Amino acid sequence: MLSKGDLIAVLDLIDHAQSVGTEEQFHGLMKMAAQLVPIEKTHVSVARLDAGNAIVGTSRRISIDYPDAWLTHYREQGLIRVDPAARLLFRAERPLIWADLRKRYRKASEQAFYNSAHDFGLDQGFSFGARFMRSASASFFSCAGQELTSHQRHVLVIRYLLPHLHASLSKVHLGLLKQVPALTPREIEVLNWLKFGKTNWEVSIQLNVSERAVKFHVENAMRKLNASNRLQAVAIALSQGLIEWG
Amino acid sequence: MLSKGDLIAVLDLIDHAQSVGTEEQFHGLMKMAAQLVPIEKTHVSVARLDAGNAIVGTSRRISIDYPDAWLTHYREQGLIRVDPAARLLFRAERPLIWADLRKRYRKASEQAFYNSAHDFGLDQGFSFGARFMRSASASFFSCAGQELTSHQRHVLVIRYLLPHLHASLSKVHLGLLKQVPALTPREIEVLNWLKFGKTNWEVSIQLNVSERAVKFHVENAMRKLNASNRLQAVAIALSQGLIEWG
DNA sequence: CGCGCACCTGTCCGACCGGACAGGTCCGGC
DNA sequence: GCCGGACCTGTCCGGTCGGACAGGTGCGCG
Repeated sequence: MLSKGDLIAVLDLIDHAQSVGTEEQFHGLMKMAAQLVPIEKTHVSVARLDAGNAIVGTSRRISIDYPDAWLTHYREQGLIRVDPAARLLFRAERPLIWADLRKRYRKASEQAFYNSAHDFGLDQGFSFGARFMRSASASFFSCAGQELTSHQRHVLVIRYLLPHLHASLSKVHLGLLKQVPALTPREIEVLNWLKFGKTNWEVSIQLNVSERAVKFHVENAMRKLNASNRLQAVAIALSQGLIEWG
Repeated sequence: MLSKGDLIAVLDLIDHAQSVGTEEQFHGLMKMAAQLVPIEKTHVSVARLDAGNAIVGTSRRISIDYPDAWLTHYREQGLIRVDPAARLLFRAERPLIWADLRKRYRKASEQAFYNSAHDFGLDQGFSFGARFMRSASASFFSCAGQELTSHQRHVLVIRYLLPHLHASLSKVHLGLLKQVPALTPREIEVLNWLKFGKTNWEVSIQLNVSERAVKFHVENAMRKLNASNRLQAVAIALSQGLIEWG
C-alpha cells in the first residue's frame, strides 16, 4: 500500500510527464522516477515492430548505468528468442516484473538466461513496452535495481508510472511541436480529397471548379510542403496534422 | 489538499483511463469522474481546428445533462466570440475555471455572457481543450456543477484528471484498434519509399530490382488496402500504422 | 510432389500527373 | 491606388501511373 506522500509524488510525476517534449526533459523524467523507486539501471529505446509485434530494430536509445556488456551479449547471443519478457512485450499493458517471469517460465534455456542476467547484476527489475498510437514503433523500457521489485510499494509505483513514461516518450518520439507552412483552406480541402484517392477531375466535381483549379491548389501545396509529388504532399500534411484521418 | 482516499481514487481513475478505447467506455469514465467531484452537467465534443486554434466544427458530441438550450443559444448568438474560455482554449494546458475567468475578464460583453450562462444554471464549472497528437482535431470539455469549483479539493482533482480524460478521448477518436490487412515486408518497404515522393524508377534503384517489380508490389498493396491509387494506399497505410512517419 | 505465396520481370496503352507557358477576378492592407 | 494573396482558368508536352496481358524462381507445407 502506498503512503500519502507516495501518492502525491506519483501524481506529480504523472503530472510532470505531461509537459515532457524533448529528449532532455524525458531524461530528467526518468531520473525523477529513479528517485521515487530504487531504479539503478535504465535502458530505454524506441523499437520498430513488424505486424507480429516482433522487434525489427531500435533507435533513440537512452541508457542510464545499464550494462553495455549485457546489451551486447543479449544481441550477439540472440537472447531475444529466449527472454520471456521479449515474447510478452507490447502485448501486456503492464510492466513485466522479472521475478514474476522467473516463477512462470522455467525451461532450461530460460533458467540459463536468468543466470546469465544475474552475472551482469540484473536480478530485480522490469520490462515495459507499448506501441505508440498509429505507429509501427513502440517504447521499450528496461529498469533494474537491487530492491526494485521486492517491495509492493515499488511495484505499485512502477505500475502507475510506466504508462505515463511511455506517453512522454511517445511525444518525444513523434516530435509533436514543429513549424509547418500554413496551407490555405482550399489547399487543405483539396489534399483532404486526394487522400481518398481522388483524381484532379473527381475533386473538381466535388469543389465545383475546373480541373485546372484543383491542379493549381495541389501545385501550391506541393511547393509549400516541399514535396516532389502529390503523394508526398499528402503524407507530409497527414504527419503534420494539417489534414485529418479519413 | 487531497486526502489519501482522494489520491487513490484519482490515481485509479487515471489508471482506468488508460484502457478506454470505445465511446461507451469513455462515457463510463466521465460518469466515474462525476462521482469523484460534483460534476452535474457535462458536454464533451471533438473540435476541428484551423491553424489559429479556432474551432471550425465539432463532432462526436457527448452530452450528459448539459442544457441543450444553452448550446443552441451559444451557437445562435455566436457567443464563441465573447466567451473568454473559447479564446484561451487549446492554448492552456490546464482546465479553465470559469470563476477565475470571471475575475480576470470583466468587459461589459463578457459580464453579459456570464449573466446569460447564469440563467441556464451554468455558474461553477470549467472548460478544457487540447489538441490530439498529429491531428487538426482537439478535445473540448465543458463541465458544470453547483459546488464544482468552490472547493480546492475539486479543483485539484479536476486539474489532475483532465489531461487523462483528454488522452482517453484521443484514443476513442483516433480509433486505435482496427483490423487491417497484412502487407508483406516488401510491400511495406515500397510504401515507405513512396511516402517520400519517390517514383517507381527511384524505388527500383533503392531496392535493386526492376521498375516492374516495384509496380508489382504497389499494385498488390493497393488491392489489399482497397485503395484506388498509390496515394490512397500510402494514406491508409500511414493512418493504420502500417508504415512509419517520415 | 504439387499448391500457395512472396517475389520478380516483361510489354502495351489509355489515363493521369508535373511543370511550363499564359491569363483573369476579388479583396484587404499600406 | 497599387500590391500581394487567394482563387480561378486555359493549353501544351513529356513523364508517370494503373490495369491488363504475359511469364519466371524459390520456399514452406501438407
